[in-house]
Amino acid sequence: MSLAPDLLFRTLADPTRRAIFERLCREGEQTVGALTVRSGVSQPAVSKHLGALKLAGLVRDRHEGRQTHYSAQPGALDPLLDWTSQMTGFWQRRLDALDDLLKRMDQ
Amino acid sequence: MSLAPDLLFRTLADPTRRAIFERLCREGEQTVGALTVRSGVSQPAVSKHLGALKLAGLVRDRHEGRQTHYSAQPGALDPLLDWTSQMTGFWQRRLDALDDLLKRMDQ
DNA sequence: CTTATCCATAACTCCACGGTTATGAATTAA
DNA sequence: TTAATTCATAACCGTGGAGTTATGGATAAG
Repeated sequence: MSLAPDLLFRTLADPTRRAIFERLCREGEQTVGALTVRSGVSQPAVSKHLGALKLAGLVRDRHEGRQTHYSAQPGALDPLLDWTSQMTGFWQRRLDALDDLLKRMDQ
Repeated sequence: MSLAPDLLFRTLADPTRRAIFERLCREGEQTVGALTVRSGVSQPAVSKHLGALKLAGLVRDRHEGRQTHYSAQPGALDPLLDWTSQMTGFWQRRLDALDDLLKRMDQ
């Protein structure tokens, strides 16, 4: 099994952290200060969440003077898509097999 | 925002639980006893994971005598697909807008 | 009827982690 | 140079939750 989905699921499981990632996807690049406003948590908390998101490859950071700009990296979501379609794929394949079996028994 | 992704992410964040769900997708319906074997954890732990998966709508249970059969319900993954494509969608739309802007400035 | 099997629940322990405040490094403004 | 701003890190706390063992209810087997 691949390790990528694990880190992604763990990272996106926290609502606050996922909300930060959503904001970056919707509104584009943001500084830490901008993200802290209306995040509901303190600035250090936001910094830690951004660190976790970066570790999972979900965001990139760009330093400019004393502020750090973060932006979403939605390509990192690909393993999530892969995993999901694999799961539904397995299920579908089994369903098809059952369907096939029933047809054989029917005739 | 919808609440569905939150429960799904939280439920699938645990590796043991996700492995159980994966087995159900790959191999189809299983009893608790069968799932406990090679799960690496005790039977009560497996039961609790199955309860969490059921709460998230990811599995169904079927009682037959003294054993309970569980099966995957992959349709429950749909909100996950929706969320993911929304995120990449937002990002893509912003990229398109930027592209558009650049074209205007270019001419 | 008695015993064994299957599963769920209860009660408990432990720790990963999300939150906080405090602080300092780096940069900008006065 | 001094003061203010921005962010990251350290240190700490509290809690949710994943694991365990113990137990009991329900069903099947002897």
